[in-house]
Amino acid sequence: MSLTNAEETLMQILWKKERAFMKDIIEAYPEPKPATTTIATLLKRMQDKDFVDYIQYGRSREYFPLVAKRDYFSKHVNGLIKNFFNNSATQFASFFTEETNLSKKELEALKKIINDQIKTK
Amino acid sequence: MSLTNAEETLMQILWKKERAFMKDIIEAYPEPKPATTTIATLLKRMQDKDFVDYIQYGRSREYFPLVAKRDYFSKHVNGLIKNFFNNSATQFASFFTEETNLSKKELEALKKIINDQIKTK
DNA sequence: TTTATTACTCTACATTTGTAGAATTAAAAA
DNA sequence: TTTTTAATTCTACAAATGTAGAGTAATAAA
Repeated sequence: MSLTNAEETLMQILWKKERAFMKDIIEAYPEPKPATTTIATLLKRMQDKDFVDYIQYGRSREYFPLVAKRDYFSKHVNGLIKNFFNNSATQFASFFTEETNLSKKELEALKKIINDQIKTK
Repeated sequence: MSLTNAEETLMQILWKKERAFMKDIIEAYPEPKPATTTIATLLKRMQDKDFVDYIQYGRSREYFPLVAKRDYFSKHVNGLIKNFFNNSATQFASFFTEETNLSKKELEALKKIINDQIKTK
């Protein structure tokens, strides 16, 4: 199962903080801050989905992500590739470089990355 | 506004077919096929969102997408980049090449694309 | 022309999602 | 120790989403 928008927003906070108590989470939200019960509900749902767990410290909990951002994201991208480019990563890559308007500098950097990748094959 | 999952699935069909009558759409679905009223509802919602329009031919309609797959997808990717890589396309690209397990051949192809891109800058 | 078929609109309804109040509890502050 | 505050759970509820039946109209087939 996957995260809803509200859950994903919360997840971003957890990924950034690595672990956080309720108050840290609320603090991380911009105004208007959500009610703490709202966050509690989301956290519970995310626990049910096995995206989050916590350690009990005294009376409150330190929450942390069970899923690495990288992995979560990877599934995302692969889904996109599957859906929009009938599974061709190259097609996607080509689209990507054309579309995202990278600067010359960025393109050079990317080229370097690719070169390194090629060497490992 | 953006498409829901069910709508996006339908949209994929329209993108592929470019335009289609109700029966073509239903046909494109795998078993178990949705009820035609289900599709009608989705189409109407998509019209409200300005994602789809149609031409009336006699008593039925030929539907077509108002939004190019490319554009729709572009927003998607840019959203991902914004959300997961604090807006750094390079960071995303790097992640992408590492994660998607491209073959040497694909990497070479990608490198070529990038080279061409660089030349135009 | 009568009948069957198809597409469309309206309405409905269960589920999921976003959001939060009320009640409870425990810890922290006074 | 009494009071305040913060975190949690329960419950609720409106809006969005997925899905489709009933009714209607128009066309195609008989």
